Amino acid sequence: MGPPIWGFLQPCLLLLLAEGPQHGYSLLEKLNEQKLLNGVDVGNLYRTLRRMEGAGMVESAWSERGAGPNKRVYRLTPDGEGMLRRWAGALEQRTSLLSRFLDEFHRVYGLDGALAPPEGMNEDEENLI
Amino acid sequence: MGPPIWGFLQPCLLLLLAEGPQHGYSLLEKLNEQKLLNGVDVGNLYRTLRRMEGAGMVESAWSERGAGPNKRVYRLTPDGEGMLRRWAGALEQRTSLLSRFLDEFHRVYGLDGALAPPEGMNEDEENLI
DNA sequence: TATTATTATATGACTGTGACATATAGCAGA
DNA sequence: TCTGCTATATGTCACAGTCATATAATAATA
Repeated sequence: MGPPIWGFLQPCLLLLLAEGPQHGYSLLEKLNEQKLLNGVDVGNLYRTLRRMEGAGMVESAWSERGAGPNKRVYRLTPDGEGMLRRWAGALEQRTSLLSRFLDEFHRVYGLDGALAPPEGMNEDEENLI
Repeated sequence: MGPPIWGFLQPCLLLLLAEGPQHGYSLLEKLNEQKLLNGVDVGNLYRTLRRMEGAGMVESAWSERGAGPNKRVYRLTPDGEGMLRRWAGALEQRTSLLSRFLDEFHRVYGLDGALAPPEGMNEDEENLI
C-alpha cells in the first residue's frame, strides 16, 4: 500500500559488497540480519543485481561450486564504490530532508500522534520510506 | 537518473494542508520555500492531489475567484490527518533505517568519502533520498 | 494594441523500481 | 518419495515519478 523505499536496495547491496564478494542469496540474508531492509523481494534482488552489473557497479562470476546449487558471486567494481560514496552523501541529505519534515510535523501537532503506526499500520504500510 | 524521493510528496502535501486549505500552485511554492522538496514536477503535483482526493485524504472546491485564474482549493479531511500521522511515524522509522545504513557506511569507510555528492553529483542525482 | 510573462490547472507518453506469482534445479533429510 | 532449503531467474502488473505539451485568465511591458 504505502510506497516502498525506492532506490534504497542498490546502495544497500553496494555497501554489503564493499565488505567482500558475495552471491545474491547471501546478500538477501544479510539484508535481513543486519536489518538494513526487511522483506526484500527475491526476484527484485536478482534483477537489481543484474541491472547493477549492466551499469558497471558490480561484476559477477559463477563460483567454483561448493555445496548446493551454483552461486553467482558478485564483487564491487571501482565504479560501484564511487556510486556507493555518492549514494551515502545523497542519503545524508535525505536524512536532513526527513528531519525537516518531522520537525515541521511536531511543530504542528506537538508531541502526540506521531507514534501511531507501529500499532495502527499494517505490515505493508510499515515498509515506507 | 538516481531514484526520486518516492512517496514523499504526499505526506508533504498533507503536512502543508494541515496548516490550512490551499490551492495546488500555492502548495508548490511552499514546498520550495520551506525546502521540504525541491524541483517538484507541476504535473505530478496536480495529479497527486487528485489521487489523494480520490483516496479521501483531501477535498477540493473551486475558490470564489479573487485575482487570476480559478483556483482549486484543497483541504485536509479527518482521514487525511490520520494518514499524515501514520506517515510521520513511518518516516521516523525510515530515518532510523537511513541512520543504520550511514553508520555501517562510516564503519567501512571511516569518515572520508561520504561528502562527495555536493560537488561530484549532478542535480538529478542530488535529488535522491 | 499586441505581445509576453505569470499564475493556475491538467493530460499524454514514457521510465524505473518494486510487488506478486511462477519456474528451474541441486541437494539434504524424513 | 516427498518435503524443504538453497539459489537463480522471468513474466506481469502497479505506482509514482519525469518530461513535454495544452489550456486559460490576468498582469506587465513594448
